[in-house]
Amino acid sequence: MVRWEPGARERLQAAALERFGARGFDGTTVAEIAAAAGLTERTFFRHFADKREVLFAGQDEFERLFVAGIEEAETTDPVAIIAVALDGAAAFFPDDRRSWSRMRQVVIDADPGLQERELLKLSGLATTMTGALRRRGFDATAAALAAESGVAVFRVGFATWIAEGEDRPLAAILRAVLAELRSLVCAPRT
Amino acid sequence: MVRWEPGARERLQAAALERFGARGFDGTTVAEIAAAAGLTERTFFRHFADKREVLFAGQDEFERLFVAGIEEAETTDPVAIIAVALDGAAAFFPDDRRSWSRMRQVVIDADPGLQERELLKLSGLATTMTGALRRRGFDATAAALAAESGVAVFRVGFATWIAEGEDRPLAAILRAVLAELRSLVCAPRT
DNA sequence: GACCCCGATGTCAGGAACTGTCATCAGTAC
DNA sequence: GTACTGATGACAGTTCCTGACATCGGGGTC
Repeated sequence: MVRWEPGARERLQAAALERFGARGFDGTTVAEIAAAAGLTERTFFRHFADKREVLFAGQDEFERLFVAGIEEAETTDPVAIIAVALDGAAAFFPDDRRSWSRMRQVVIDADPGLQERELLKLSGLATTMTGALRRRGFDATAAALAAESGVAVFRVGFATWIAEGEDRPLAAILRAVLAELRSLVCAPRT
Repeated sequence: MVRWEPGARERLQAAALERFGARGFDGTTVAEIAAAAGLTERTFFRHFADKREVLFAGQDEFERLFVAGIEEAETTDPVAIIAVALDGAAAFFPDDRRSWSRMRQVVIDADPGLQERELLKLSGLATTMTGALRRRGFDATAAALAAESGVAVFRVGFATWIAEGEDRPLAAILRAVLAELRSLVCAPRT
């Protein structure tokens, strides 16, 4: 006989996404989410630092994929290193998660507070990537620029992946966006 | 005979920055700020949408400088357009504001909530720039990439400007960072 | 000059997000 | 069997933020 059902955290996440989708982020109280998961408000805040964070768990692993790509890339060309990192990160979003990612993104795009949190996560990712690049010998400015550019490519590519039908996998889109960045920056058009 | 002292908004901003610097963002209540400005908490929220916003007023003009640069640039090379926009934006931060900017940045860097807000503002800037670039004929992806890259250059350059002594003006730093981005992306290093 | 509206502020009540603290009690270790 | 642990509940309290209504100097209208 268990005293509590296991998986409280997962239940909270599922209940939160469902409610946010139905009534919006602002229209949902933490107490409602907790009740839907059979828990109390206080317990929600033991699992998530604040109301927004319930949508952003598991970002650590995502960061690790980027860093692993940077560390294992067998080249010293920054663009090539970023390409490997993006390839690794794309593995985090297989095609069968596209629909789920879309739902989540709709919720985020509807609320400035959630957008702020997403941006903070991506900024943290850029900082982590900067550190990894510096360990590979880049100076501070170059590392920061490469990291920020990589994140920018990911942002643009991810938005495209979300918006598209079922055409291309994320990895292919990211490669195309990175190529477009290169041609944009390097091929002057008069 | 005036019923209230004028400049309520400015008094609130000054009081807020002073208190945030002294006791931190979290350690300062809105009621304290308002009292220091001779006003009530309710009036604070009539001037600023939330507690953080008091540090981020006047961003509209900043955005306008970027957009004006994009619109008036007499070239179709995206990097050159971004360069003009960055030149315009640098005018917003003359050297005698460096010390003030530094104080403000210390406060922001000490609080994740304020960092979120700053990132949201920069993201809005990127969106605005993307629109201006699209009006100049770039397709959606190219415009977004150029805008994001421009903002990334600004971020890196601004941080350098804040961190440096009194060496170079912001405009010079931004030009150097943009050049470094170009060489980073375009000059493959084996 | 009497009248009236406007706009910035004050006052008050209240909801929702968080936090600190202590109690509860199944499972586990010994 | 006793003590400890760890997830949860209960509850009070602070702060952020909002809605509703009152106040009253200034400026316009007649």
